[in-house]
Parts: sequence; structure tokens; C-alpha cells
Amino acid sequence: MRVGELAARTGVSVRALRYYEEQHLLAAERSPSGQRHYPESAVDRVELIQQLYAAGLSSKTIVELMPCVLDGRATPELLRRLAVERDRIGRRITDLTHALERLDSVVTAAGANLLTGRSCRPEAREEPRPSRSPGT
Amino acid sequence: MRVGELAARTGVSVRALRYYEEQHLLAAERSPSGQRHYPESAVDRVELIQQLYAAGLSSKTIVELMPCVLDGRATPELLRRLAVERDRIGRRITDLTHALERLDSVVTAAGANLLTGRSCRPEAREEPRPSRSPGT
DNA sequence: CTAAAACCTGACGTTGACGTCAGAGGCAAG
DNA sequence: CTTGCCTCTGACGTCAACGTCAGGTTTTAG
Repeated sequence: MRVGELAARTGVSVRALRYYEEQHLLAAERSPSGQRHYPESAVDRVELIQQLYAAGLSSKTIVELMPCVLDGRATPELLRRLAVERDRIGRRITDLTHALERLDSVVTAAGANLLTGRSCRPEAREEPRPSRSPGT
Repeated sequence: MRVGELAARTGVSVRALRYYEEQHLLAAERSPSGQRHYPESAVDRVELIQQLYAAGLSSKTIVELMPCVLDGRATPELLRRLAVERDRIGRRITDLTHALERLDSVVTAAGANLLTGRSCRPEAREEPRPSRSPGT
């Protein structure tokens, strides 16, 4: 298939696919006229790339880990890098979980404030003292 | 305390603290000569900011949610925004969890390959056919 | 054949959270 | 007073993952 179709099927832009190729993340056959042609497997590949990006890995890192992830071809060094990234993601998850808990407690507290009438009237601007300061 | 100390105590750079002030995330008193002076509470504040950044919120978003998070002063609108961000973080977490599982399975598979001797010898280059192609 | 779509390369623009450098004060120690 | 560290305000640099535009070729539809 050509770039447009691959883009449509994966949901990423054509520009992004060209970028992946630049970064050696995704190879493509070329027709005599120079147009890119991808096999079906490219769809999965792109989705994998997206997933790894979403995990916070850089292009460079993904390139390095690709042979391992795709073919299971690993060296001890690659395995170590893989473990490093795995741990990094784990830490990201716990960090996010803490942030989530924090926001949750804020939501709860703020919601309670709303219920007790602290500032639940959108009509009312913040005028705690409705006639106290010397006018204009 | 002054910027240098706050930076040292929070682990963020002086530049970052000035940036937070630019973004209205962190106010500072000024000495007559113009130097910034922070109260003790600034340490916690900076850590909160860091946590929210780590959660993927932008400066703009943090600024908007700050009054709610700090003082519990919420409007229905703020509560809604808060819930939106909460959900976003939740999705990030599940995404990361999936990526983590993927990497885990890769690690397991690759580790098994290593054990079965597939490519565990860093010495050996990839030469599946050690004398087949017509030499130079 | 022609017009429209899709594709190509190349190159500059964008965004966010800072890094870094320059030049000019401020402040405690000797 | 001078040395030396800290701080100040600009203002430009960076980095990643693309967006976008220009100007030209290829493929497809009619």
C-alpha cells in the first residue's frame, strides 16, 4: 500500500510516516517512480512505534531496541537497555498514580466546598464584601 | 530564602524558578535591590508544580487549576477541567501499563532466546552462512 | 488528453520547558 | 577597596516530533 492508505489505516499523518523513515524506524520499498510502498505488516509496525512513543521512548531509543522487540534478537546490552526503559515506565506510572491521587483529593475537597456553598454560584463574582470599600 | 537556596532545596534550576514566575506559577517578594525572596512554603509549592508537570499538565493548565488545588476555591467549570485532566492522566496510566506489558513480554522472549543460544554471543557477528557467497 | 488527487523532496515553522550566554549590578569577607 | 559569589534582566539556543508550504512528478478518474 502507499503512504496515504497507511496513514489512513494507522491514524498517523503522512508526514509522520516520512519522519519515521528518516529516523530508520520504518523502511519502505520504492516504486520505479520513487513512491513508497508498504506491506501489510507496516500497519502493526506503525502501531508499535506509536505505542513506544506513547511510553515516552525517543526515536533513537526505539531504533536501538527495534531489533530486539521485533525479532527477539537481543544482546545482553540490549536486554539491559530494555530493562532500563521498563523501569523508567514503571516509575512514570507510579508518579502519575500519585498525581492522580492528588488531583482526586483536590476534586473531593473542592467538591465538598461546592456543596457547603463556598463558591458554587457562577453568577456571583468574587465580591466577599458587597459594600465596604469606598465607592468609585 | 533566595533563588539559589530554593533551587538547591527543590532540585530544580534557578532558570526554571524564574520561568515559573514568568508563567505566574510562583510569586516572589522582591528585596529593594530586586532580588527574589521566597517563604518556606515555596518549597512545597515548587514540588507541587513539578508533580503536575510530571502528570503532563502544561503551565497554562496548572495556572488555571492552581486556585482550586491550593485554596480549594472551585467553580463548576474548574471542577470539570480538573476531572478532564484526571481522566487524561488515567488514560496515560493505562497506555503506559500496556506499553510496559509489551516490553515485559519482549524481555521475557528475548531472555529466552538468549538462554537458547539464539544470539547470545556478542563475539559472533551476523553471519548465518559462513562461507557461501562468492568471496570478494 | 486533461484535471484532480496523491505523491515526492526540501526546507522552514511550531511548541514547551527550560539551557546558556552576555553584561550589569548587589553583598559578605578580607 | 577589592575579590568573588550570587543575583538580575534580556535574549537567543535547544530538542523532538512533527506541521506546513512551495514547487514539481505520478497516478488515477473521466
